Amino acid sequence: MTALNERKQKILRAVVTDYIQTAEPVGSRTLSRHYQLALSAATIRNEMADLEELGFLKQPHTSAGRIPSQQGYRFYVDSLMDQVELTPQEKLYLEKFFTQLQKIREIDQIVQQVAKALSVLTRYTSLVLAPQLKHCAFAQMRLIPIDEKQALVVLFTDTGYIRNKVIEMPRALSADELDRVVAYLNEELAGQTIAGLTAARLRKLRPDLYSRVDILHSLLAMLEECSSDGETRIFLGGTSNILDQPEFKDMEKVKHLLTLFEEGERLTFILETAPEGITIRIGTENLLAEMHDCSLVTASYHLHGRPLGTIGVLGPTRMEYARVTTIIKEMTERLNMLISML
Amino acid sequence: MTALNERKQKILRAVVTDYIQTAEPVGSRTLSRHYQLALSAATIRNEMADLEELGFLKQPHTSAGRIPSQQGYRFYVDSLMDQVELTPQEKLYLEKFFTQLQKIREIDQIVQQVAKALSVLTRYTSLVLAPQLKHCAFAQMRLIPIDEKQALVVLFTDTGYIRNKVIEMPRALSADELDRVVAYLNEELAGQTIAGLTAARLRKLRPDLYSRVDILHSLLAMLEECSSDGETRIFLGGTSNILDQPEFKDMEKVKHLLTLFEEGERLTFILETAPEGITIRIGTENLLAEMHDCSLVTASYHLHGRPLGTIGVLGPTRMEYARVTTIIKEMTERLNMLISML
DNA sequence: TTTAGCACTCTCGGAAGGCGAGTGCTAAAG
DNA sequence: CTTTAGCACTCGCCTTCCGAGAGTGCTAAA
Repeated sequence: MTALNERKQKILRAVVTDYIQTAEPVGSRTLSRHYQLALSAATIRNEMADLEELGFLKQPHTSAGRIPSQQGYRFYVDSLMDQVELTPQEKLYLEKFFTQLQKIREIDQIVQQVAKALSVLTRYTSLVLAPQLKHCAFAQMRLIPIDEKQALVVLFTDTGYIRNKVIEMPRALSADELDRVVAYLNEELAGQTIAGLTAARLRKLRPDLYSRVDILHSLLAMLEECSSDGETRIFLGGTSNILDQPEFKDMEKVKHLLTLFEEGERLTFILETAPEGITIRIGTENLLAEMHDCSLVTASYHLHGRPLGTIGVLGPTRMEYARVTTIIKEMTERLNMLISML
Repeated sequence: MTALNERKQKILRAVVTDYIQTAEPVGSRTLSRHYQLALSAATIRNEMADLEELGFLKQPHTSAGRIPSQQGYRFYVDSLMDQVELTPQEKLYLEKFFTQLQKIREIDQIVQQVAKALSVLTRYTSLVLAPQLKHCAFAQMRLIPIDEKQALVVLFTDTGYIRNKVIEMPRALSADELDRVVAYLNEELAGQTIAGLTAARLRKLRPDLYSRVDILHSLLAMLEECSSDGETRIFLGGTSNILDQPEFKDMEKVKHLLTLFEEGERLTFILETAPEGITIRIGTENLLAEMHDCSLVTASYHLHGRPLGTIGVLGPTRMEYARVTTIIKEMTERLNMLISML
């Protein structure tokens, strides 16, 4: 595409950097003074006019400074952004945080804490998708009779998730019978992903277990329920942080975002559709209209090389991309480590 | 205390009613026109001056209309407020809502849905405290060995709560031994509230179970952990609704509230300390400074006559108390019913 | 005791005008 | 040909300044 000569790139980088810090349109004067460009304001003005024509910058109104356009941010993120290091304070915070976290065994709680830490560190809003049951693989189930009519099914996944449901038992069954049914299912289903546990199962299982088909039905229904579980598996942190951003002094925008924050499914969708690894979505690159002047940085976390979920940071398009990226990278790395230790 | 004559009461009621609707200071003119007081503006003016002196009304500034003071709201709520009925739409909504809800078995999910419905109906923010483990009574526990070193403990409460935790087993124990320990604990602890399961236990149990004291330790530690479980057992609904209130056009206030909303423990505290039955806390009657210009209407919901948790609605002091109270009453009633059917 | 009339107060909204930051253009310098 | 200095111009923002409108308190009459 359009190749920017080195000088234009330097100027663009300076504009983006400055605007990210100040949130104010940046003028040629400011650039020539505060950045080592060795150019006069006039020259910079000309270059900026070019950059605007090329679509990397824009003016809020005539005779104001320039601010980066979406395309400008994109170029910055792709080509101009330097890597930053964690500050000593951030390192310290992370260190302490993960030390604390080791005590917690439940993945959902861990992930919730991660959301919080992420928002504290970045000072933006964080979104964290907990591991989804349906993407995990079936490991085994156990059945605990409660009384004549009900039993508790405990489901274990390969990722260490444990989930229980009460099911109704259509009729009293002996412990032996139950054990056999469960053992059979455990054998048949081991390794299958939860999402795959649907109608396809029924066909296979009927033939040789006719007498127990009713209890099987209950169990399969329960599994299917798990596979389509609409539970909110998303955690937010620092939602109030968006109010610190000058771009959200407009109540309407805030309202739209806050409303979005209450819609678990749509948020989940956003994080689910993020590809593996680190992704940065800027402005209208986000699918949801409410996020059209936001940017979202996401990364997936893994167990045994398989993606479990996603963590993300949401801020204005004028986001400190470099800093956020570094923090997210570090966070996923440590989270992966933590999870792999069970 | 100060007895208000009937006329003053009528006027106060009119002021509160009008201000609740319009959010604008109400003047003598408006009152004489829109309310059947059969009094001239001048007379009303005099009475309003009295009411102000008595502390029930206040003026935002000289020569503006009057608005209710906190004391004014308090008097209104205690003595002046008429009962309102649910609108047909509200009834319909509730009907549908609870029909849907019957399908859900897990109390936490139910309660989360209630929070949502409550915010939709009231158009304020809702807070709902889920049943707290520690207030429930121990019913029984089951232990499922996972491998040599770990076992899953499943805890049942009398309220139908089911909670599981993985514990480390200090050494391999035979199934028989485990069964006996668990059976023993089940007998000893049945009916005790989870909150009571602390150090007091240890004394009783040591003597006759010396050989298994290590596994006992693990189990007791696990129970104790449950009793002090800091998990977020609170659900919010309609947080973005506060932005619709003109009193929250000030970003600072909103920010304080949103930040508070992220602090589960403090919110939990607020709801925990609410007495049984319906309570209305106005302005500074709320313990948290962030809520000093909010009002909170709460009610507790029950199972078998025992309070399980609390539901609440948070809005500006200029809240539609009558409407909210009716909705909350109806909601708790139906929720009680739903829960009692398991 | 109630009411009409009146002068007074205070907020809010819009208009006017000055300030400052920044631009684009032109012409000179390198 | 590129860079730079100078300059006129534009435009948003802030302050100030009314005028309108709503509402009050007081006084005097019904």
